[in-house]
Amino acid sequence: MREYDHKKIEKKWQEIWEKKGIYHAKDLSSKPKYYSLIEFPYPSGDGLHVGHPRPYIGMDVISRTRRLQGFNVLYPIGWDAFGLPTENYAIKTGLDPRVVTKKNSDTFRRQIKSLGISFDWSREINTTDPKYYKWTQWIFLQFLKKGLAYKAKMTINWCPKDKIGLANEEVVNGCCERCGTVVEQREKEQWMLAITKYADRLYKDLDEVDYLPQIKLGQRNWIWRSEGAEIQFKIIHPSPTLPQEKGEIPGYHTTDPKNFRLLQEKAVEMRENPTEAERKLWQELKGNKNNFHFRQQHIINKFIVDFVCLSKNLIIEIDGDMHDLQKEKDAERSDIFKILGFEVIRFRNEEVLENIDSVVKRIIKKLDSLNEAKVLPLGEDLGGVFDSTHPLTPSQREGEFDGNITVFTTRPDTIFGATYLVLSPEHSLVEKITTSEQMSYVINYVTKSKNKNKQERVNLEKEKTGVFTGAYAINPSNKEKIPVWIADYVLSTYGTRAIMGVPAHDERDFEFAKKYKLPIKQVITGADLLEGESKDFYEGGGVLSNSGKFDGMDSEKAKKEIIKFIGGKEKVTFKLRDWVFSRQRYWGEPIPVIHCEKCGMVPVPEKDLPVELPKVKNYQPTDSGESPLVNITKWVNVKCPICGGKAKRETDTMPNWAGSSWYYLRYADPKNKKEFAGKKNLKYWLTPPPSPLQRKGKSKVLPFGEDIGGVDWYNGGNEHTTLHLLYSRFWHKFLYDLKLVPTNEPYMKRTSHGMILGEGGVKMSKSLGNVINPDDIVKTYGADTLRIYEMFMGPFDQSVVWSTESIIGARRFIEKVWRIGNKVNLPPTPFPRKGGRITKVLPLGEDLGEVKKLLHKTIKKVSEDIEAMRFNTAVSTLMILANEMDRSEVSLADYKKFLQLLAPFAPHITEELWSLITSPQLSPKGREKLKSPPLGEVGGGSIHLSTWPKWDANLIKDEEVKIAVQLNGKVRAEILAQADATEEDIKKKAFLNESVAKYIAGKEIRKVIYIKNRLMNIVV
RNA sequence: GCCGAAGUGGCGUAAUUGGUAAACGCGCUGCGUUCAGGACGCAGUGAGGGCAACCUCGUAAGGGUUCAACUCCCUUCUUCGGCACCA
Repeated sequence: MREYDHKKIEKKWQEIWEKKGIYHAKDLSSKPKYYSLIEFPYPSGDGLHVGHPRPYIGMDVISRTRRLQGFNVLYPIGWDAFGLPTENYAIKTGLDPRVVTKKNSDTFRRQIKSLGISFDWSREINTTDPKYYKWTQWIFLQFLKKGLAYKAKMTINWCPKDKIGLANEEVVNGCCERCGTVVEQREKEQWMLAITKYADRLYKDLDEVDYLPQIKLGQRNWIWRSEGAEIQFKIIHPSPTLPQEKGEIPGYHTTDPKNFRLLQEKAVEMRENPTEAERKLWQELKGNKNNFHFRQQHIINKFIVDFVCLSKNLIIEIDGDMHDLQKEKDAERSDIFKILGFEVIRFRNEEVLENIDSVVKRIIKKLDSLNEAKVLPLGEDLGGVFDSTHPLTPSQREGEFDGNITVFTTRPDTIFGATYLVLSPEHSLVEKITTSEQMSYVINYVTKSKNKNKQERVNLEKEKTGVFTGAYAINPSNKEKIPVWIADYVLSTYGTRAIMGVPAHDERDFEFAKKYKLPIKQVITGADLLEGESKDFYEGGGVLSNSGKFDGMDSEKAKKEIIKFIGGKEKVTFKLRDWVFSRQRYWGEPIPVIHCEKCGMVPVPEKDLPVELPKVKNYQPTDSGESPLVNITKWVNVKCPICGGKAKRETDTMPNWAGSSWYYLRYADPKNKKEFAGKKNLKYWLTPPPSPLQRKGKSKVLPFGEDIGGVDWYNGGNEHTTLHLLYSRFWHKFLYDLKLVPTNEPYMKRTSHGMILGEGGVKMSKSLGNVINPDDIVKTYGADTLRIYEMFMGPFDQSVVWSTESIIGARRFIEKVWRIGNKVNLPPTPFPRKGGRITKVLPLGEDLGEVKKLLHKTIKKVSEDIEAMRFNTAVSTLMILANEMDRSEVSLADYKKFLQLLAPFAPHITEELWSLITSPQLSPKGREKLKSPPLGEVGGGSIHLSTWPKWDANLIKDEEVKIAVQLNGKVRAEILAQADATEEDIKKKAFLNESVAKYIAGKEIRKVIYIKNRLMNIVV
């Protein structure tokens, strides 16, 4: 009796497979191709835990099955190795991230290889390999060429702990996705990728692909496409009014004309009667004494400040008894100065009187540290304050002020019910339209809103707030005069940052209108409202009323008509924003751009790629938020590729989404030195081959660049279904437009797997100490057992809690398979089992029928289950068959088919048994002596290169079936009958049945329901 | 708040899509084999009642549709995901 020694068997076959390269995909083979893909792992320092391999095993089952079905399968792997954990580790230890990455991926590789996954290791890639990121940089240059990569000053989400800028999508509830620190806003020059240019296609083409519904939903939610209209509202009280007589007011004034006139007199008076301290300081500051020009008692907004240097926007204030009134409003005053871009230094009277030298020194020092400020021309002194922090792309800006405010709405049909307008506090026209009476309230409100963090602002529990601007607009539908408000419930990142308030038909507007007592006007009567039902606000469609000539029209139809009537513009708006593509970090792909003093920004010539990441001593990001690369002067200082003059390299690097946005393309041609991947290979691997298993029956070979297709099946984690997928779809479509890839979409089919959780149903993590290392499991139970268990433990797409206790079941199953092998392998004579029992021996041929039947049912069920990723029930079906084979006599041919069904799940033991039973000319002993036993069947090959068994439909049919007999829906008996027996036959049999007879005795039979081959229900 | 998925033995879960609820596995109980052990074998294992054949109840709770409901509909509760003022 041969013992099952998993260690020996698994090691042996892994070596043989590798040596023979049986899992290598063949480029341009005449066989139909199949491309199955998993998300390539990030090789972390913790090594693999048992959760990692679940998707690899799942797709391995798919890939192995496809090979047996005759496909040339590409199932590749690589390392997504740029990223923060490695960089943080480098910062902590001072080790080169390259060394750390190598070490980590070596561990991952060893661990993954020990599981017998059929990856094509000859195509292994690594995003941190210059040979790889050369092409990441190359693709970036194509974006740059087409104007889709650009630099913009942006308010970015800044994580003070990780010291990097975060993309919007990396901010979760106002906190950094990875470390949980509250995110700050900072203004920075950033590289951007114009993903918004592809928003519509990214949205619409989802119809073409086979993704799980929730994945499509995630994509759609992120892009958020709204069809609506842009409508202009005329403002009838634009402010400030320009002064009537030019020249009356000096050009350096810093308030609107109305305030200027009011305050001018007072300022003159104050200038004439300074305090002692003011007089003393003015002696030091006046007349460009320190190369800076100061003004005294100057009007700014609605305040008079003591001294101001307008070229540096610095205000000097001396606190004395003079300004009691203003002192009370200090907070408001400072806020307003801040928003206007002024810095304020305050001194006490005594300081000036007693130590004037130190006061002057401090002022000069401050002045030196400040940048030159632009003296604003008349009438524009308050404008544009918010523009620099504008998060929208230029095309989405509100435009120059021409007396109109543009709003975006999806409900133009409700415009007759618009009773006010609301601007977001960030709207660039806020100051232009605000009347001077309201100016200080508005600035106050805007300042407060800006100081709220995103979370506070989005907090829905809180009451909406707002402030009236003093201005009015004309509703273009009915020419009514409606007030214009500012409120931070209007988002600064969507639409035109201005909305029309329709309280009767929008819940948010309703809330706001109620609070500020704004009129509520019903213009739609709901068609789906029940008779007599009324709601304070109604958001559905219906019939228009109070809408002039549109009264009685259906709201859907009215939308277009009204847009025409009021001169609006149909418009599709997206939530999706352009992608912030720079990181001020070391461990990423350098952005291949050079800044020349003369020529400006110059792309690195393609022949100079890759721009290799230089080695540095210190990986710490700088506090100023610049990349550690800025300090590597040798690397930074280069000659301009155009003029040869002095130039500097870009020091920003790419985010870690970059390398993973196109890696699946590289697998098609991983060693190509001339292109990111050759067109022939891409076409072979990405477009559907003419094969029977093809989807949608599209078998025609289409010319390059016109194909549907992509990776056949891509499985990955739920956490990546939105962003990674969106980004790589964007890159792919861009490359498609350049005719560099043959298909419009990168992935034809996308599924996701559930996580394996540690004890207590929580994520496995080092800090919780609940990590299970697959090495230990493989050592004790074997890779096959681990694989079977991971497939068996629960539905593949659901999270499951790991239980080492339960693995034993999978191991027992594997051993049972082994035991049956021993039985089958020998001539049909009584064979002593371990434990002394004797296998039931049947005359050859007899009873084999039952096993055969079950086998064919199993072939069908397992084949179907694998396609639907129901691996758990596939395994349980195999267990049922094994139990039956263990009990009965089994023919060699049937056992072989069973092994083939099991092979995708347990590749080692099946290969071993396959090799043992299929070379009968060699005794087991003889085989063992061979260093490298012959692969597979006599004259054949490995079980993994054999042919997937087919089921015989005739054998699946049962000749005799059990039929349940119910009385009034309760099962009272079970009868055996010929399959396909008529209802009459069954009825006769049922009525003869003892217990049935008992129940129907003396009762009237009202109805008999018969479900063929299943049950009969007798109603009495 | 909105949307989605789910809730079944002590545990992981299954159920031909409206047709015998609990397959398969873990655990547990008994017996067997063994000097012993269990990663062995056999049998049992939803709850309650009965010596038994059998009977009653049972898929989060309640109600409904149906000859028949884990499955469909309504209400409520719980859990987990996603979105979260996107006009």
